[in-house]
Amino acid sequence: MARSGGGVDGGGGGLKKGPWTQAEDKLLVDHVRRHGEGNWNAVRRETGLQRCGKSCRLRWANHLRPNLRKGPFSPEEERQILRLHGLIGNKWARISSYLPGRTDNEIKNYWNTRLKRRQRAGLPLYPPDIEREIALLRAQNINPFADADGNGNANGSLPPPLLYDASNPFARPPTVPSPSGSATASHSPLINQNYPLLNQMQGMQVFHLASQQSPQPVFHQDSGAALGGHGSFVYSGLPPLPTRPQELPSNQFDTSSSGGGGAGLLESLLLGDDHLLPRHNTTMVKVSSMPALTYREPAGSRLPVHGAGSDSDDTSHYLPGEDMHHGAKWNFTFEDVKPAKRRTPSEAGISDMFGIAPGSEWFSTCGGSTAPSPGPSSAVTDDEFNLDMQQFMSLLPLSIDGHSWNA
DNA sequence: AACGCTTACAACCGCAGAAAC
DNA sequence: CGTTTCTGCGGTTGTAAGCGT
Repeated sequence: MARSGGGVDGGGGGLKKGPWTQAEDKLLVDHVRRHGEGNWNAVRRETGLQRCGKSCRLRWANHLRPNLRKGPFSPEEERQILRLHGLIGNKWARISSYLPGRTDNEIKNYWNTRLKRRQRAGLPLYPPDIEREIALLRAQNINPFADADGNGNANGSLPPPLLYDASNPFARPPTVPSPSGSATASHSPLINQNYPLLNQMQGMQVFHLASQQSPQPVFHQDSGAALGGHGSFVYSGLPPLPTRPQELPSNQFDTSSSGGGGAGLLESLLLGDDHLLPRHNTTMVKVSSMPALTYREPAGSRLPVHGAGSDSDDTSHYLPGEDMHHGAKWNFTFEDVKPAKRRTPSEAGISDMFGIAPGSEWFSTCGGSTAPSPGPSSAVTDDEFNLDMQQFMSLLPLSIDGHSWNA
């Protein structure tokens, strides 16, 4: 909301701060219609919008771009967040790339609120079954198949396992030699502050790793279906943890529903019953300009009001138009940009999901919307990360053994 | 109704890396 | 090759709204 009352910033060269008005949104959307994403600093020059490029980008990414999914997180999404956060920590952009239509900011806010609440209550951050999942995967990531170079695959066609990635919260502890050039120094308490689950698991001897004994199967049997329906526990493979992605290009758009070439086995693995997990397509194509925005005013022609400082000025419509660049059509609407402030608590759904008794307050707030996203978010990662992460996510169970875990 | 607390959310900031010059 | 600009990310903050008392 408004941070400074929406006034003109004195120190920013006349740049405005605070909540965006409808007129500003319109200017920005119109600019993106014409020129596509990127070059955000040009927005100010070309539209007269008194906002810095950074602010424009943020506004677009978090509120104006198409296919944003607003509203409460579905139970599936919340579970995804938990899993992904347990795996990669506060990598909101990465996490959001696996929650189509969700922004990193949204997820970050969700997590921080939840974190604050649980910390205040002295509760652990993750449900135990999520912890077990992560523990198992982490244990598996001590890769018995790793070669001398520490790579989990011999052919070298795949990226090195994240086991040695500095960003990997589940990387091998420092006692295990890591390959040259890796950032073993990252295994520091400081780093682990970002990975609360990892901290919880420190010193946790979950599996008898030395003997490579298969761990207690904590995965639901159904998880095997994600591996092409073989219906067995997942423990033999080493699910590739995400590699560090490259910087995420801002102007990438999902242009097809296919996974793109090169997915091969991974794609086939993903074609199991894991359809419940919203995914991005693995092929993202950078475009130089945006498809046409087809602007629809919501019923009642009420544009969202962002904060108290919102104007009630220009509410003119964008007419549906042809893309001057690509001839594509692009539905665009302001509706649902502003969700209900309060989410209706729906602990039943999430409790079922985790097998947690109602009242265990894992999710104090969660909406009931499980409707599929209208489309992929523009937030993407590189293909490798996508593929690896999708494969990994596909290995995770969609259902968890019921148990009582009262927080 | 008023008040205080909590939650959800928008938006800003600083930093870092990539790209452009 | 150094500098500047652009972009993206994660952290943080301010505020409106919901809720309980």
